[in-house]
Amino acid sequence: MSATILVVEDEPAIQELIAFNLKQAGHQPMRADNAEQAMNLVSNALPDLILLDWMLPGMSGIDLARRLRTDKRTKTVPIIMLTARSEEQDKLAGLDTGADDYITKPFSPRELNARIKAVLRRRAPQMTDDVVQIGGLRLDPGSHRVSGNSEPVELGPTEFRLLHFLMTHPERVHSRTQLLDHVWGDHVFVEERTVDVHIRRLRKALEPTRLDRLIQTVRGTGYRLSGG
Amino acid sequence: MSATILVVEDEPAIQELIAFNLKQAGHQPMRADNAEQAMNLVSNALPDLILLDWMLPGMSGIDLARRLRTDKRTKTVPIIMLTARSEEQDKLAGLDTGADDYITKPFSPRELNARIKAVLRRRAPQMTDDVVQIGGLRLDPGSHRVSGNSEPVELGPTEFRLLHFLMTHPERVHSRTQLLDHVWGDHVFVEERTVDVHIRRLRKALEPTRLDRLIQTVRGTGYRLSGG
DNA sequence: GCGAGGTGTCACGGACTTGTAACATTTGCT
DNA sequence: AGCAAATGTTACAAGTCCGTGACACCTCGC
Repeated sequence: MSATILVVEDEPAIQELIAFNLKQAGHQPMRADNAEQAMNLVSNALPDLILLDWMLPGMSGIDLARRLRTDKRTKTVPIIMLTARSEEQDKLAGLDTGADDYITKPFSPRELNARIKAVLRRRAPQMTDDVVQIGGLRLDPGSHRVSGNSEPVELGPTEFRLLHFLMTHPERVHSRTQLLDHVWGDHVFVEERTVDVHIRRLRKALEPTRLDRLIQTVRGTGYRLSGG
Repeated sequence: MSATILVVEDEPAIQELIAFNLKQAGHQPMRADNAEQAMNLVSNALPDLILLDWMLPGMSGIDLARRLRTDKRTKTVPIIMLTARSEEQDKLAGLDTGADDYITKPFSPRELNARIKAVLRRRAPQMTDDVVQIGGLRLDPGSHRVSGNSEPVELGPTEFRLLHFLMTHPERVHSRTQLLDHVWGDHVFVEERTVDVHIRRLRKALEPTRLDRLIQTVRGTGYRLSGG
């Protein structure tokens, strides 16, 4: 799993430390000293996750988090808050910001990595670059390749994302709405039945390998990918 | 677990915040700024749970809770009260209104989600997606699969919901009316005898596994699922 | 601008579900 | 045993859901 992670932290020493640790863990850190800088960076390129210091000069981390959560484009980016021990009370005092997790400074790199991993997996397991394999199907997010029973399978972008999501959440029924949320993105206005069409295209692409049977319809509920 | 949850809160910021967190947790929030609005919404469609602010302009949350608890149609809807710290004294009084739980503001989303989950588990176990197992029968809401003695069982949507409800409320007789309310949903008008037909279909589907005997008729009263 | 591939929407038809009525059977009571 | 009420069972028409092909639009790269 490799992700680009934005570190928003005004203390240079701590920023450096975190960035170093992130690099060690295989991630790609971006840095910002304050909220304004962070906003600029984010407007250029969405990171996969944001580490956000609670106390910042100028606009506070709390405010920044709120703003990120308001903007449609950034509202789904996972946020981990960094708080000092003395600020711990504020977790409760301050209104909740919608952060995905909190870490109390000082923290160990081990803890940081663990939480990052947990948040990434919770928020977007299909974001990781892990190769997924289920019942003869194999999808490699890194090389963007899919194969069924060792035969290559050609997929369009949407079918790829759809299959990726299903494979990272197998043995579970997903309603059309859920699929739209996770594969198409939050709050995209698309007809629910469009999902059917893409399921159809995915099945068609898998037909030559007979693996289309893995994608099952649960009438009245949605679709499920099952390894059996 | 996905539930529709009514948020009754006059402070727009807090309402927005809660609604956002609920959505993140996979629920479907409905919103009301005051008690009257809440009553209207409820009369149209029963939510699975109500988050109710203690202090509201006009009719207070306490009064609203009492009224909801008086009406037969709404008396079983779980209620969680939101109270400010200064109102902590009133907690006991709050329990008197029939609230299932209370949360002191400000609170973390984690805590809110935990309490919601706990209340739903207690009051409406069929809303959760926990696997249910009784006497050889096994139902998995997540993957939408049922098996009896390890053999797969095919069920239609209604039979699935019916079995799910029975399995989450076993060893208890349910009248046809109760089954209609919980399985079909309120505001649905259907002949009571329709329940018989679906019970029949359910039994038929379970016959191959000999587990149809778990569904017992209580003459003059209704049906019961018993672990054997 | 122009073709190629990708995407969203629609409409049609078939398959499955569902509520109801009608008939059969069981149960409890006198 | 005989009766009425309750429940079991079946058939069916209407409705709903889903698979599928067609098509228009969009966006690229040439």
